[in-house]
Amino acid sequence: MQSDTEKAILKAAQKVFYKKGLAAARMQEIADEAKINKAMLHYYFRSKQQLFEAVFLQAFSELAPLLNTIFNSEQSVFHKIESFVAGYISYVMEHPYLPTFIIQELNINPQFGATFFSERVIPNPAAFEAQINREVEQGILKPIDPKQLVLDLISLTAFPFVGQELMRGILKLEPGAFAAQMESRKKLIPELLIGSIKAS
Amino acid sequence: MQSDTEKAILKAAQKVFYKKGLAAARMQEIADEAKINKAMLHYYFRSKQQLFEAVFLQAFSELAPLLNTIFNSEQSVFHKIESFVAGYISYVMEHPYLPTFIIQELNINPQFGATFFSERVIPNPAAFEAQINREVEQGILKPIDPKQLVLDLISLTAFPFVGQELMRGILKLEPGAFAAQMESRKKLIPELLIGSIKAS
DNA sequence: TTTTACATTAACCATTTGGTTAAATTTGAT
DNA sequence: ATCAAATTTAACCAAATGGTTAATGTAAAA
Repeated sequence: MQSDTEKAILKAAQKVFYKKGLAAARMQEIADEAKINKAMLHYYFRSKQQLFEAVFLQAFSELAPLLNTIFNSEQSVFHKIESFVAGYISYVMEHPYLPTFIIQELNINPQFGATFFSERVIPNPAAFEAQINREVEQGILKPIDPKQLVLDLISLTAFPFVGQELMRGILKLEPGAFAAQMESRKKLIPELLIGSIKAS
Repeated sequence: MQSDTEKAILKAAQKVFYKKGLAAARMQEIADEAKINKAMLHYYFRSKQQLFEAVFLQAFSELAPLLNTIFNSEQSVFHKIESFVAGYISYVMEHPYLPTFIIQELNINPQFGATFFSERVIPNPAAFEAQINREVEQGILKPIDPKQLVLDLISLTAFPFVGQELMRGILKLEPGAFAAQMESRKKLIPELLIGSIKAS
């Protein structure tokens, strides 16, 4: 069971790490945000690195259920695409720093990422790939590479958030207009993908 | 004209900033990488921030021509899609840290990004949007939102690199297999996009 | 050859940063 | 109420970090 202090620390650490990343985050800022003494951070989590890993693990735990919309459910492929896109966009609009944080820290420290993926149970694409192959044989889908479909799906859905600052700069979109575009994508992305893989 | 030392500094700074980002990069490491005294960094660039901005500007200058494949050229929309995808993937496979670096730093410091975009001439989507509308009227394209097409195009092409560590972890791809998938995408992405916007 | 401007170095500095410690306070069991 | 364990605080510390300075070297102009 977690004490209130521990929860407050995690919440504060999450806020600071999400916004600034591991390297730029300051223990003092996290302590201030949690309204506690800096020594408490070390009392509960020993080091900055361990506090960071707790936050990262929690962030990944929030992402996993979204991915499991694709990988662990009994829906048809078409339905999976629709519910993943809508679910992901809705969730991330409420938690805009989440995917960026995960991708960012994995990039800066690939070694940490490798250890992380090897030591934990993460969403497994095997069942989804089998499902694709099955639906191809059933004549529902054109013959496609399942991994490429997953890449397309996550790219179209996640990238606009991760690259938001760049895309807003290039497309000259205000934050409100950007949100509206993302709302439209809940329909556009499934149309695009389903149209391209549906057997004719 | 740039002195050799200045060039060596920029090259070293690029290497370190690309890999670690602004916050985690160390001036001493850049100096070592450039095989010069740390004081020289300040002699030529005054501060870490200014050195970083020089590197960022240079990085953006490398990205801009790729974007101009879409925004500033006389090709048809279909041709633009094909040449952007192929050009971007080829270039980024040789410079894997480039897009990640830009997106990362824009996210961590949106204020810097806002200033950057407002003060410089960046690729302008207006002409491309006009072209789309023209080809829609000519009956070449279905009616589409040009901004959504740009989002699709850049998402499908750039995200796999930016999210490489995450996607390799999820899809269980070794670096070699990942590169092969990206090579395939030079054909798959244009097929997907052109198929979805071509007037039937 | 002297001078002048630029380039380079080594040593140094103030501040920040993650982390520790020892004492004080609170909590809960006996 | 007493005692022991867990929690919290304030003060402190060593190392690292970005940045400065003063002296030295160097090349070309005068």
